[in-house]
Amino acid sequence: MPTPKKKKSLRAATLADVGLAAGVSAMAASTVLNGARTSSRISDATRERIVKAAAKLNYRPNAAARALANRRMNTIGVAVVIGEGGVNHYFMEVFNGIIDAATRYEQNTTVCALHHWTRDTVRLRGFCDGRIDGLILLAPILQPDKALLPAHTPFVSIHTNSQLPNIVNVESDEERGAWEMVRHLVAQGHRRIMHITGPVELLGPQRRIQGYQRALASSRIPFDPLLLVHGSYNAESGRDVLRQWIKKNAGAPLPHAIFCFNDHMAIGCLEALAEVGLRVPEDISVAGFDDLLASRTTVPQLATVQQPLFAMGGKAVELLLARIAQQNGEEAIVSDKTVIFPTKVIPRFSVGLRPVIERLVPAAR
Amino acid sequence: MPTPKKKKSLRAATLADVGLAAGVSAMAASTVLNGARTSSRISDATRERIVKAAAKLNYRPNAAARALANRRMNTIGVAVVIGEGGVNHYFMEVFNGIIDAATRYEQNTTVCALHHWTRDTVRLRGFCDGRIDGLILLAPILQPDKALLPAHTPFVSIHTNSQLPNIVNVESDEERGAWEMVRHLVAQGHRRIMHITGPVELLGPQRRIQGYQRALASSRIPFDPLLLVHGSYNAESGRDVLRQWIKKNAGAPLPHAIFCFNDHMAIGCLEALAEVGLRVPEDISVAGFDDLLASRTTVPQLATVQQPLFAMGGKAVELLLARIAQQNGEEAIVSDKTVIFPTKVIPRFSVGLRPVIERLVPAAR
DNA sequence: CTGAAAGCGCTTACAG
DNA sequence: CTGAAAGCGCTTACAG
Repeated sequence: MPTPKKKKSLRAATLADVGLAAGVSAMAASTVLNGARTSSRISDATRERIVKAAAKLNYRPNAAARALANRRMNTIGVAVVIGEGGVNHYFMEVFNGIIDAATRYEQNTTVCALHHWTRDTVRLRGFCDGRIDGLILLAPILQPDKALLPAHTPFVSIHTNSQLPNIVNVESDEERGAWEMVRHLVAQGHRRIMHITGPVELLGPQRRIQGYQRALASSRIPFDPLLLVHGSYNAESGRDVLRQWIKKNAGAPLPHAIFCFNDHMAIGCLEALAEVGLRVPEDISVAGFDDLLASRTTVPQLATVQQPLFAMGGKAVELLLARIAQQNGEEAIVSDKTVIFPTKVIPRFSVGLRPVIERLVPAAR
Repeated sequence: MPTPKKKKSLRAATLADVGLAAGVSAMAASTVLNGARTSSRISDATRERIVKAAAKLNYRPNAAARALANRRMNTIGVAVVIGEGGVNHYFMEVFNGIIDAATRYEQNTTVCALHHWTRDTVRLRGFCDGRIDGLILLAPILQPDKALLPAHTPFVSIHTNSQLPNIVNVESDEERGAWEMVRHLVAQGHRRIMHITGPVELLGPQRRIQGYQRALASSRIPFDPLLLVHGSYNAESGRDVLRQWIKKNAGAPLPHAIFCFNDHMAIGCLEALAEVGLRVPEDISVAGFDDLLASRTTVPQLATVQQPLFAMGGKAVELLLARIAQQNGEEAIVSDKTVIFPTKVIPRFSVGLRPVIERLVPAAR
């Protein structure tokens, strides 16, 4: 059983404690230590006494009390859907950018992990209870009719799936990225270019398909529906979808190149191609999208389209802080518009020149 | 300029508002809505009136006020060192486990990003100001003499680098993992086994070296210092270190297998080997450690030693919550010991049988 | 069993 | 310029 004295020492020092030790009021201590009411002047001697007392008592302001008085937590939430045991590298890169920027602005970052956007709204709203000042929604599925968040909760989205009015969204120019990659493939001589797409109900896949088709058109290559293959989003899907396509099309002319919805699917394609003895890029070229770390760890390394995910996370923080400031009545330059980051083709060895000799789709082994 | 009325609507409803609307005291509302003092009984009619009023006003308890009254934030911090632009997959997998468990226990997770363990102590201590109830330190470098955290801040470490007394650490059996992997390589016929190690001032590399050497000894393979190569921890290091070794040892007998400190370095080795035309696993086998997602996305997939990072993150949360409960005077079963998780060899195609024909280290191209 | 009051640790508007 | 007081929104010990 702890003695009363011991118990006392378990309590962190408060402003009152510091004031007592320095022979001043808690308010004076607040003025000096937490920078409240900077205009007022406390004599240097007193100030020093207060600072010393605080140091000795190891004083640090209580965040909860401050938040309650200030109506400000200095914490931003990041809402994200996490799959089963789901490591998501896309999330990680954006998240790093968010943490980096938040730290720079002296904001905390806290994660609001969801399993499903529309099913977990209650949970999400539960976060908007004063513990965060605003929210970054990562790749949310927003619905026009119903709000995801309580009114008056400032938020910014990244890669939203719905073009709702009056929301600030950070995204990248996916259509152009896809366009440039396909143009890059064409420049290497490829003409029979397959596109394996992702979930077509989402905006991202749609835009990448558009870029793909626009590039074909501008290269005067007719669009061949047989070369637009539907998958989901992960490596297994890329592998399985290509496997099936190969099985079904044995003997047909082999595509010169495959452009995938993302890096994971492209990696799955590498596997499926290796299985039937096709060499990348000697027999066929492969390209992805996202420029995740994984794209640099394949052999050969994967050509891809880079989105500046780190920078996008940082930008979202800045936009959100402006929105929060605006809501608090502070002057702030607030954007109401979507911010679009450029994408960039990263050439790597998985894309080579078009083979001199045309090949046929091999029979599955 | 907003009218007073409009301004009012910006304020979230409080218990007092709910009480007013339902014709009861704020306290009664607290009892019903936030479950305080469950023993007391409020008539069903009143209860229903309160619940309805709360729903209508969209009431949700203010987290800061609650934290202040309860001395409890229901938030755990995760302190981690983040490199420059640093995507760290190891962190991500542990972090997922932490979020998952924290969510299950209705705790928030907030990230305390540092750049350097010993240099950023002020920053780290700044987090211990009531905004978190306790801290998980991820791979910290603790020093015996000086405490990293303020006294009375409960914490748990994962993969700490220092065997300090009286701290709870979650780790995996790295020595045995390395031992088993080398035994696995020996079982495939390999005898000339290179080990590329990480920063040897850290505990992890030391333990993996020990496991490597113990396995050699138990297989009656003499330890060859030339085959213990020093690197740092990332893919570039693995690639560069092996490149140099190859250049320096052209014409010498090629190792049968390379066992790397971690997956990233092994991936770098795949790259260096591909550069000089060596095939994996036909010419040489390669193994990593960690079983990150990246190990499954290489071609060929990387044999590795799995640490249950997701589970380890979850365990850390449970241990930390017990410590917090204990500090609050609640009864709790609190461990003071290190928790060691088992490791497991994951065989994949990057490890094959020892080549029938011995090869020499090729000249660099 | 119930309500009024005090308190969590801070900040800010308000008298002296 | 300074201090005492009120308030942020909740909870809990304390009288009725």
